[in-house]
Amino acid sequence: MLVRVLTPYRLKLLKIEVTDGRRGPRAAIFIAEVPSDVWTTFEPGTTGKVVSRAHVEGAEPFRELIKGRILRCGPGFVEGELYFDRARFSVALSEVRLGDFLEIDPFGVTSKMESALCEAAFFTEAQRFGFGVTRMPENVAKHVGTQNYHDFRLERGQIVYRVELKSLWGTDTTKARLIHTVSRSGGGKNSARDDRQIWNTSSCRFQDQDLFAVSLWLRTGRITDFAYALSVANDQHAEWGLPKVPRHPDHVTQNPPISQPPTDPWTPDLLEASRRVDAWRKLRDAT
DNA sequence: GACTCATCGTTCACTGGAAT
DNA sequence: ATTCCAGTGAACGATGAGTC
Repeated sequence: MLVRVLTPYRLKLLKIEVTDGRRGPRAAIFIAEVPSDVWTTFEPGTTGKVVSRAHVEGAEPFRELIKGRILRCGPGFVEGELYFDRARFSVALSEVRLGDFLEIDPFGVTSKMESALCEAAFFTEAQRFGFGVTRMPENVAKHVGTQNYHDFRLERGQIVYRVELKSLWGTDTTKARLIHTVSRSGGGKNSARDDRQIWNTSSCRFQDQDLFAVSLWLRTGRITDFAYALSVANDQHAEWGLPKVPRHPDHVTQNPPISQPPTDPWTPDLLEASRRVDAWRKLRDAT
């Protein structure tokens, strides 16, 4: 059962039909073969990611070429649409070939699995760079006073770095996804946040961590790739700071871009990131 | 004590309002 | 008209809070 839950279905693309508009393709319909190892059924509305045949054969890292959505189910095949947001559709479609595969997560385990793999990869990376690493507990046990608002604590000597681990934006992997759930005022177990004010936005607050670590897996296919940025506003530090949410000046914008390879304010190097924290603290304490 | 209901934090995939 | 992007709901398990 565990293997079945973890193994994605791969449906080979047998036919792609593109309808052209004035400025390139408008839409694309596909027919894909349902392989014999599929033991559940598909339903119109099921979505997945198209990956290259080379990836399935082990020659390329994971990369989402385009999204696919099943619209009709027949005996041994499914019919559906290939889609992306308009800005990326044309280029993405030109990369898809017959024989590529529509990959479907049959029981929806991907999100939590990805999160766990990223955490494990970050843990080993940080250890490799010589940090003491602690994965922080979930913020659930208020009665034992262990609430934290970051994911990892890195230590070198007496110096502590609080790290919040995040992912790329699934629908646009050129951008980070700095977001958390809003805590509502009153009632909830986290409503009395001691000296902290209650978050009233889904954007992350600068002061809750020292570093953001964004997993680049969704873009590079390598689980050990991260981009790091100081959790500091760009009016505090022009090169290393991140943009503020206009209406919430204590919070960081949710979708700052990250170039490939990462450049300021991002860095792919954890040691460089920790040096920036040191430098920023020195600068901040001097003023 | 048994029970019901609400909440957190993570992902993906989307909406809707604002800005350009 | 188009682009940008903050905000939302689904699932999960652990937990707090309230009711009977």
